Amino acid sequence: MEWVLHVDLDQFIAAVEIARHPELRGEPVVVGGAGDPAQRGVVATASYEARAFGVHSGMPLRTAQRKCPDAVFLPSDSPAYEEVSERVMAALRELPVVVEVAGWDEAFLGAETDDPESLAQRVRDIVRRRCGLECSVGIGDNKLRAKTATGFAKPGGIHRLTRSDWLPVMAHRSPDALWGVGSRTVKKLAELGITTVGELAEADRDQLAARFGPTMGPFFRVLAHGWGDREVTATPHVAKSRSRETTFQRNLTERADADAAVRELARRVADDVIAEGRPVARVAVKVRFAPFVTRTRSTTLSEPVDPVAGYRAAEPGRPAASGPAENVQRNRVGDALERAALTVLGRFEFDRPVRLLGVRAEFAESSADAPER
DNA sequence: TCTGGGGTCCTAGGACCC
DNA sequence: TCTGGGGTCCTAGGACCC
Repeated sequence: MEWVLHVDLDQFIAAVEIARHPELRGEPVVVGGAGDPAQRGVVATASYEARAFGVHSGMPLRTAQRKCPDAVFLPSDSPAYEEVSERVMAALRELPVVVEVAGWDEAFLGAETDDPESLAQRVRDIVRRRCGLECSVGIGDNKLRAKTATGFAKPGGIHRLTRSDWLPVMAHRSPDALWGVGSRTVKKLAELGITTVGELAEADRDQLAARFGPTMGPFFRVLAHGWGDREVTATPHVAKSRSRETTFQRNLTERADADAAVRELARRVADDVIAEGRPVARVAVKVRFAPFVTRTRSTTLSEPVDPVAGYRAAEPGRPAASGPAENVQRNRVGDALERAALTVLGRFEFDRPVRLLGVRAEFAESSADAPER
């Protein structure tokens, strides 16, 4: 029989840090930002020891320190996590399964088996043996149920959730137990008198469509039933956009400082775009004003800027070169993104201090994923 | 709770064209 | 001068996830 397994690494980022600093095992460890609770930043991951003090992801580092003054604070080191993540995915691919990467620390596995629990145990064993990490495994008859099951498996366990036990297990829970329903939607649902997954499953389609739109409304009801996609694909994910953003340690008040920051962000995005080797069609700028009001403006380029135009020699997987031609290319893309970003920035009114600036490049739709005509 | 950084998808209004 | 309805593109914002 066809099963979907969802693998989720336990306290992934903290676990990677503990693996390379073994003396931290058993200590409350908090990873995030620059690793300095006196600076602006939030918790990326807290070890279970730190969670016992009420520290959780997304919490400001300052708050985390107040709740757990003895915690060890470490900076977030994404290249290190990416590398470990790739080793985990490689280990999973050794098993007789289709592996769909769903983030740094999670993956869906598609498998034909009569004993999914044994397979899940093999998953846990191989991840521990190859990478020294613990993980939890959810088993389901589709992705939503497998993903939800993982929540019941944590930490370090295995749990199965299927059509037959979905409603008994889920019906009494708040709708934000569903993957794709957050606090905003919970509030709006409550206004309609819907406060549980069970009530959402029985809700009127038209009423949901009227409140949430023709796609999202009915989709929430489908979620509540645990219905969903069961297709697991190994096709690599193709990014639709690349962005860079910074929260300043101290809010900017000078327009010239904002210009300089946006220039730098645009250059960094340009480097990412060159590495991607695909044409950019739109450029967006994000501004977060004090206290926390976020605005985005964007522009469609008169013509997409293509990093590989005139560089037909570029082959997929070819290491980045650094000769004169590459510098010309770097400048050309960087200049174009910088110009567009500054123009967009110029459309904002700067009447309040700025705490964050961001630049995003959106890739042109490739012919492969353009809608059928 | 003075709230990071990197993404994705959906909605809705206005412009513009036929 | 006023009146349609439909389709598509552009832009801004909302919501959610890891």
